[in-house]
Amino acid sequence: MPELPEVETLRIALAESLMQRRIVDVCIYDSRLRVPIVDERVVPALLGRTFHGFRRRAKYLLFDLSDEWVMLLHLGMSGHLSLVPATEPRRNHDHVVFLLDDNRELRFNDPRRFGMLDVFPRLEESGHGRLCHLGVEPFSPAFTGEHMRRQAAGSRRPVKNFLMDATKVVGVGNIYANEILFRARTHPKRHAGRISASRWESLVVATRDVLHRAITLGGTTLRDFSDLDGSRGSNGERLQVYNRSGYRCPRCACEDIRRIVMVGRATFYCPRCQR
DNA sequence: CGGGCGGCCTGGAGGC
DNA sequence: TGCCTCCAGGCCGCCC
Repeated sequence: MPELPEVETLRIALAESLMQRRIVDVCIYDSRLRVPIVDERVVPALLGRTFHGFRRRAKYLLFDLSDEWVMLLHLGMSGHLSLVPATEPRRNHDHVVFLLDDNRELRFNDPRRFGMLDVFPRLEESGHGRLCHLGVEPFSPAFTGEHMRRQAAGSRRPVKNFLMDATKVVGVGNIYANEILFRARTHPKRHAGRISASRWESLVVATRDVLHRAITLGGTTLRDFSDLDGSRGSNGERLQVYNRSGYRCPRCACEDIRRIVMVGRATFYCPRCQR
């Protein structure tokens, strides 16, 4: 569930609470993730190190540590980060617990185990296997209608799949793809290669608007997502189409939101507004 | 070789 | 009320 706005919400909270904190202990209670945690690499790289910065690339969090080490974390579907007093009882599915020098703990909990956690020296970042194939960031100047039009040239893929393709633009998952297409009045099945330059411009603007608004609202909490302190994001209440099949379209108010399945994923749109 | 799709997972929801 | 099935979906790797 965490897409770009949820990961960015966590990044902001981490930067506000953990800057210059030192890791005094690391406990890996369960290394079974989509990519198993390599304890003997991760623990020595983290022990005693200090947090110097918190970055995000796509849906990955990058923790900059002292001595030019970087910790890479992906929340997968169900990954949670929480910052709690060390006395707080541990929970089921806590995978990694970082004890900090202020007697608090940063905990990574992931019931479905789709997440990943790794470390590497900063020098190796650009060549990192998980990061090197990623497309442009939605808030970078490189994300333009022209960029998307060129990427899509000749493609018959549905535009929704295209928006969710992290080699083209990163950070857009299923929830926000639906919202972006609604905002840009674009049918999810329209062929990417047949979208006009001006519509790509609209889609780029819609992508930035939808993601930016979600970040300012602390992300979308449908069931799982919560911030470092456990608080919920309020963007879920602002969703226009996602999970709203059968409800009236909030724009035209005369058609019901429809639900179809594309590449195995729930897709919501207004048949009147989105052509 | 672009791109569709299965597999990885568990908890919660809904049906009977 | 309890059990079963289905669904949620990011991402990688397989395969057409």
